[in-house]
Amino acid sequence: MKLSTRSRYGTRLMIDIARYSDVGPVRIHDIAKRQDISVKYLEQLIIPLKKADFIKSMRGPKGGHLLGKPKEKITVGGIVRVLEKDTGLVPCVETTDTCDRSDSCITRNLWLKATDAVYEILDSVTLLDLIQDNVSQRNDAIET
Amino acid sequence: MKLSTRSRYGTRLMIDIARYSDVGPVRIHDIAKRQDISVKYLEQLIIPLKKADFIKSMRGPKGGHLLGKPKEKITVGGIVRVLEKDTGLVPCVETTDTCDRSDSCITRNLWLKATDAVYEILDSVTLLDLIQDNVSQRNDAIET
DNA sequence: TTTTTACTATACTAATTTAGTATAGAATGC
DNA sequence: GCATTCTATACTAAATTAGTATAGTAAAAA
Repeated sequence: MKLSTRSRYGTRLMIDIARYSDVGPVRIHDIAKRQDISVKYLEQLIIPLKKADFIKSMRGPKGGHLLGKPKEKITVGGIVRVLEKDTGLVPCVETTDTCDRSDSCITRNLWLKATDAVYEILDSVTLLDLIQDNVSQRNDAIET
Repeated sequence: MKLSTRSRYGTRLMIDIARYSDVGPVRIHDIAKRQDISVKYLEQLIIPLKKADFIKSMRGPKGGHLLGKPKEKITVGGIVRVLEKDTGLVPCVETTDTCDRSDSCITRNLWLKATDAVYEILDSVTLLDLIQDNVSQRNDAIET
């Protein structure tokens, strides 16, 4: 039940922009070097993140990428939902038409709950939390 | 972040045995027909489930498969952990040596919490719960 | 003790998915 | 107008998943 590298690299990409965009647009080239991810692969991740308004880009010299909204409004759950192909633990979380057996229906509710539990955690953490490194505090708060 | 068919078919396999083994060993052939999964694929899933003592088998005529322990002692979380290759959402949940970047470390704690949340749900549901179809009740109890 | 039934073990293969690359193009600012 | 930087589309190789084939081994019943 692994997350794809898209979600993991994408989160690092967003953290990098959040960190370095205060002084101006961040170039893909620099992100690639810092995060050790190929420029081409990053470009591929940026497209859907722009469509979701998580990133704003500027072309030309001095161009680069900025956050599309404030750090505290972008959650990891949001990033994962944009980049992950299968956002649920099972296909029938998204579409009901894959499930035509009664036995699957017994377990469907369970897979759904487990999927929800993941996003309950991921939606509670913003880019601001991550760059301030106060994730553990927030998660402790959730558990109680 | 999809679960493999191993986990999903495996859960259905276990439910099937739990349901039909009261009168005696359940034959793979019959499970395959009821669950619409190939005999050969089921055989492959049974091997690790036997090693984990979730299944007990008897050869020869009148042979077949039984539960290795009581219905209420076998959880979906247990089944998934046995059958899933990647039991965590990210590689660095299981082994720490994949993570050599500081940025991954920032997020690692988060992926870990999300993984835990999944198993908190899955470990709380037993085969008995599933065949009695009282999953929703139990999960409601967890949420409060 | 032979036959039949049913599980066991290993190896292989095809399809899909993932991760990553290449090529060509379009906009912007100096 | 030219260097810079992002944008778009298409392609490819590696890994994984899902499933199949072949050749056994054990055990119970007749």
